[in-house]
Amino acid sequence: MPELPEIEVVRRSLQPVLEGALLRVVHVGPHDMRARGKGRTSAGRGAWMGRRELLDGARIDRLERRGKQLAIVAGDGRTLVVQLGMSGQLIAGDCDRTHRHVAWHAERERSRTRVTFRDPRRFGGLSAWASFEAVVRSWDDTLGPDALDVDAARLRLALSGRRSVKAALLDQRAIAGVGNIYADESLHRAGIDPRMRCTRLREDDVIALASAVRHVLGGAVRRGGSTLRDHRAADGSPGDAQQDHQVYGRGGLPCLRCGTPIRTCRLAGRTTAWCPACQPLVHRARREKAHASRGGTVRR
DNA sequence: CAGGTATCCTGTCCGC
DNA sequence: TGCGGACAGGATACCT
Repeated sequence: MPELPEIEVVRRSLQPVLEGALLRVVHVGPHDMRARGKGRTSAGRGAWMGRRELLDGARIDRLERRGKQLAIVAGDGRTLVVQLGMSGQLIAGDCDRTHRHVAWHAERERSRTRVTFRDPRRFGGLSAWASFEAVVRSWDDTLGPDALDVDAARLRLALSGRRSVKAALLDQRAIAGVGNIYADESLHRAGIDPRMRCTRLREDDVIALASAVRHVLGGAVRRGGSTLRDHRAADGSPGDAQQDHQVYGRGGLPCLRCGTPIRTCRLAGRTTAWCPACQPLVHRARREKAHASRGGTVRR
């Protein structure tokens, strides 16, 4: 489900429910969540993640986010980091028994709201930390700058190596928060072919791409995220950022800008869509030169 | 090093 | 209507 905009929408919609509330763990499901790698912990019966790690009895101070990671920070420092993976949801309310993994009561002065972590595919996960500072250290080690405030200078550092620009955008260590949808959308807006090697990107490409990433992600947050299937704000309301999509999911259809059929291929293991006319593989300057030497005939 | 592939899962959709 | 296969917003380990 989620890339940065969807996580941010969940964070904002959950804030009024969780901030200042006292959490009580009221349900732990039978399944372990994915628990690979160092420092990861797991919920589920028989798992090594206890109620204390799940913030039982904690007074919630705030919700933080970096890239696609969401942190629930308690007043005593305990922090639960939530990764939604492909199909994870945080819901203000209950959900079907089959995909419910953890449920809390968020108790406020006069109200009590149920909060549920649901994840059909179980690619998501939870990890427990003793302090938010420890989480930040971990994020600093494993994540690049948050994509919402990436600038050209930091993007230039992220777009290193001989790999394709799309592969670099998907690499969370380079920039945090861009996934398959918004990588393609950002590249379309910036007019860059996703297969372009990072080393061949020029300064004006990087400036255009940094601006496109911020614009596309920021716009998607304002639209409530892309609801293709699962994504919902905590209160259950869907987003409509999918209505802004120019290339994602539009393979074979005419480009909304120029009418050229959108092409697709497999890149960095993901389905990739782009407009071959709006996103030339040859750099703009070289293309214009070639164009001039041919006496003005635009050819592919 | 970069890219491909397999893997973890369930749900959905499409063609036969 | 049923069934197999492909595919899905993510991340990672392993191989080439």
